[in-house]
Amino acid sequence: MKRRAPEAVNGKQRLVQAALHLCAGERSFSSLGLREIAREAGLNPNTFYRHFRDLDDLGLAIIAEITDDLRAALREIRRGATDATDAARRTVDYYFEFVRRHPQAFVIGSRELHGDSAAMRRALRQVLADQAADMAQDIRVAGLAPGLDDATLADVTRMIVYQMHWLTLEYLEHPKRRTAIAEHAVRFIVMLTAGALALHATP
Amino acid sequence: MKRRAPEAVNGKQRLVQAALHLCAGERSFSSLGLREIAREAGLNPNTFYRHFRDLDDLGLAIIAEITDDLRAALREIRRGATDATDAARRTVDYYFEFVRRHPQAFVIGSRELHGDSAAMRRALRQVLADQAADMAQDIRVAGLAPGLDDATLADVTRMIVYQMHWLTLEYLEHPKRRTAIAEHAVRFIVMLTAGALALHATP
DNA sequence: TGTACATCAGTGAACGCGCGTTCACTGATGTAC
DNA sequence: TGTACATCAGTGAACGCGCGTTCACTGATGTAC
Repeated sequence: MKRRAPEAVNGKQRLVQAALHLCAGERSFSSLGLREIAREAGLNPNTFYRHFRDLDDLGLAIIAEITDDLRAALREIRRGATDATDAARRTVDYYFEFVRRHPQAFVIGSRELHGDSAAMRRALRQVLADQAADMAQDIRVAGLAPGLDDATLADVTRMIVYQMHWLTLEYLEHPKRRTAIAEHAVRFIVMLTAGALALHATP
Repeated sequence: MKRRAPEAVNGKQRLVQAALHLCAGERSFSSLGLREIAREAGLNPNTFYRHFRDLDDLGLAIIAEITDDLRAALREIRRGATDATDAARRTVDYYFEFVRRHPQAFVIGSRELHGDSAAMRRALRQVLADQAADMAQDIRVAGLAPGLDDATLADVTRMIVYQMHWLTLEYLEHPKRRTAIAEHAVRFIVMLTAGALALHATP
């Protein structure tokens, strides 16, 4: 295949897809090999270097491709919420729908958060930190947690984001329990904010 | 060193120590090689096979060595608590002290929870499930969460255990923030139980 | 409209390396008689 | 108390393999004139 056939997609996309596909099962991204990905993509190992500097480069590209979309969409959703429970339910529903649309990317993200690549770890932690900060700001702006001081709010959103990381993996691994997991997520958020308000609200 | 020198520790222990040492930094256990561990232990690669079937076997041994002790100690601690906040504080304090005593084992455990080895993943998830079940039972027996139904209690303890997994990694990675992280953990537990009681308690 | 040239995605062969694993061997310790 | 033997942790050489990376090359597309 030396011709740039019109039906053959971009080699770069094929490498990305191959990596996603290989991680769909139980493999972690950092256990993948360059040759392995190229093989899966039906390309010569060398071709990898035409598109990415190394495996970290590919991993970061996968993360970047998704996070911006998700971030913007979640903010949009939350801005329209009327109360805390409503915001929680709508955010969780939308989030899991997004997860369902990009299962492989999320499974990679969740696993690499504590994985071997320092570059990917750093990038993913930043993603979570951003999500927590967004959430805190949206809650503040929409007045969903009246009387909660900034420090507690930051605490709470961090805890929520951490918990969602776990639930995302469970969600992906147990398709049959998805409804239950989504409900569990909403319950968690509601419980935690209720507890925070009960203990820390200034009247 | 062909003699079984009295000062030379058990080769098995040396291999375990070598693996722990190699994971002390940013490496994950599943990225270690058999030869690498043997090299670190100052042993011939072959000697590995005298003690372990493969790398999973070693990993599971490390997990098993610690979890039983921790589990028993935590139960003991909780049984003596007088109220929920007291139980939370004492459990968290003791837990983090335990983490400080075995930092490498915990860092391995926390990373391999979503790591490459299916065997280690399974074992570690069982550890967390056991911890959550223990906690629920202890809370029930000590009457620390009166009026909370079993399902909600199970939910709450699961969430706590998940959250502690994260906080353990942060605790190990940021020695300077340890006091703050321990307080954060207590706050989390108190908030969550307060929220659960506020929403679900049967009068 | 043609032509010359740069660019760029792809190929295939080759490299040196570290890996997991197997083999046959060694020598110290524990045990039966 | 001695001796023969089994066990067991260790050694060192060798294997085949897949890896990441480099090199020189190809041929299609885009662009300047």
